[in-house]
Amino acid sequence: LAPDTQRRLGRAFFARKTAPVAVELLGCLIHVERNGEQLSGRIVETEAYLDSRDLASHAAWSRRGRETMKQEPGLVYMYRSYGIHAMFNIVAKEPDSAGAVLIRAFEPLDGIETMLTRRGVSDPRQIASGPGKLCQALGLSLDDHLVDLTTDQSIWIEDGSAPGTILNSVRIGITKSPELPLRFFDGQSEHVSATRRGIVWEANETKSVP
DNA sequence: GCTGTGATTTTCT
DNA sequence: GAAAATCACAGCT
Repeated sequence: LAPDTQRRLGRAFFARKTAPVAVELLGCLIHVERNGEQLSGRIVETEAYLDSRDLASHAAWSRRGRETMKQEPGLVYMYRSYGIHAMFNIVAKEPDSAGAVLIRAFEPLDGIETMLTRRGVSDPRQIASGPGKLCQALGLSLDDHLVDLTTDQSIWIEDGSAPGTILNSVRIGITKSPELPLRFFDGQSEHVSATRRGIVWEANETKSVP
């Protein structure tokens, strides 16, 4: 009905190093409320994209990405992937730096029927186990580019309890800087994105974060 | 269960 | 003109 001002994540949460923000977003709740529909989910998978030294980051090779990822922490960075899928990212970085967190998967909570219909599936694990699926389920599009998650009335993030087991691995679907372990996910969740061709799934307990 | 392929469009060189 | 932070489905085993 409205953002919970006590639990809503504010500017300070996102104004830190990108990787710790990606880790701490695990377990938090993403809310989208539009057209009287209430949609929410518990974030279970994220990836960090750093400044121009991270060659997989749009900050390194895309003008639009670089300019967006230098903006105010907490703003939304949307882009289209492979000509088809929308991707939902949150600007997260220290001052005078660049960075964003890609939200890759969530466990559906509110609005499951609506999201199943939008996705054209019957298994809840198919609702948001991947960044493109997630945007389709929530109805997010490039029109949401630059929305401020700390003030917007239709999209926001609320604090939640951290998963019992947090694992990390290399990031999925990239070719440059592939060795960095900047993907983080809930080791207990059924809702993380599935393994597919050629992807190395060396999962390690996250002890320290770059 | 796994692997290969095509879809489709924005952005940059 | 190519590449891209993906997905679904066909066809095989």
